[in-house]
Amino acid sequence: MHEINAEELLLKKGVKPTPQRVVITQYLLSTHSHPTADEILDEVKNALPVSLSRATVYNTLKTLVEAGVIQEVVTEPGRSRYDANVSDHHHFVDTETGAVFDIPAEVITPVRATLDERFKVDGYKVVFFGRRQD
Amino acid sequence: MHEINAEELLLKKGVKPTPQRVVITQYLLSTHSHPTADEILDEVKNALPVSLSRATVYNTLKTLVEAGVIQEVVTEPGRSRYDANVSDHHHFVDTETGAVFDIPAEVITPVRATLDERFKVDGYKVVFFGRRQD
DNA sequence: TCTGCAATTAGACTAAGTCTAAACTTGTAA
DNA sequence: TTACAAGTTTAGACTTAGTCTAATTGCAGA
Ligand SMILES: [Mn+2]
Ligand SMILES: [Mn+2]
Ligand SMILES: [Zn+2]
Ligand SMILES: [Zn+2]
Repeated sequence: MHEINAEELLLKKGVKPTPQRVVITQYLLSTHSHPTADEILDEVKNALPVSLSRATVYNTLKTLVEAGVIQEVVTEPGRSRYDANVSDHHHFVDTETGAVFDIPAEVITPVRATLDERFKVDGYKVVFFGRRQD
Repeated sequence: MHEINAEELLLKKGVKPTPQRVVITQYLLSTHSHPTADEILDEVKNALPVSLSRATVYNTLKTLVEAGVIQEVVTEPGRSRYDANVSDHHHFVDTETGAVFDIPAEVITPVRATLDERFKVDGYKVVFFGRRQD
């Protein structure tokens, strides 16, 4: 089992690994829950030694997205979620709980679209919705 | 060419056709631009005889979504867009301008997913992203 | 050690959306 | 025709997610 090191990851992506950036990255690497900025602030502030302001959480998330360390995921109106899984994947949203699950690109059929030639498609995202049992 | 009547549509869907609801519905039927609540308020307030408050715009949009007259579309963080096209369709987002275009379900290949049996899928939405030329 | 820039901070601010309590509208019954 | 009830609209207060600002802190290089 290979353990991912947040600090090494930041260095590899060209982001200076400050303590705040490291703990936010560690937290995102440790969970599959697609947390919101507010959930990240609560978790990291309460569990870790470094002080952390709201502005730093938002600054850091923007920096990490721009560097390709994490991605922003929008599954519901009103707030963004963040995801350290930057592999090619899609999402399943439980419509009762709002929980978000990863769906690897390999387990779905590729989407082919016959569009007007003026549409230059760079990519696509699929969001499945339904219930996840248990 | 068949012209859709907002008032008849509301009656058919069981929504009392008040003047405010009618003009909002008319505006949404008249555009393909997937406007935000604020854009709807600006358009309808300036161009139409009836007075209109922000609360009514939000109340009406919620009522129309619940009745199946329109749908809410989330393509970007921070705000919802509204769509009188309730046929089965997906969206293309121009990543430069933010413009949203309809993609009928028939022009894409159906998405088949091989998922853990605990996922009970009710449906899915595809968002394409790229540039739309001209 | 000094210096300068990047990063962090608290809190003011903005924007999208919700809530509340009062006023208005409409239908129905006395 | 008036009275009432239920549903709708309203202005504006409020909440929440996110941004901005100006001051402070941390740190790498000279
Ligand atoms: Mn994951
Ligand atoms: Mn359309
Ligand atoms: Zn994910
Ligand atoms: Zn649409």
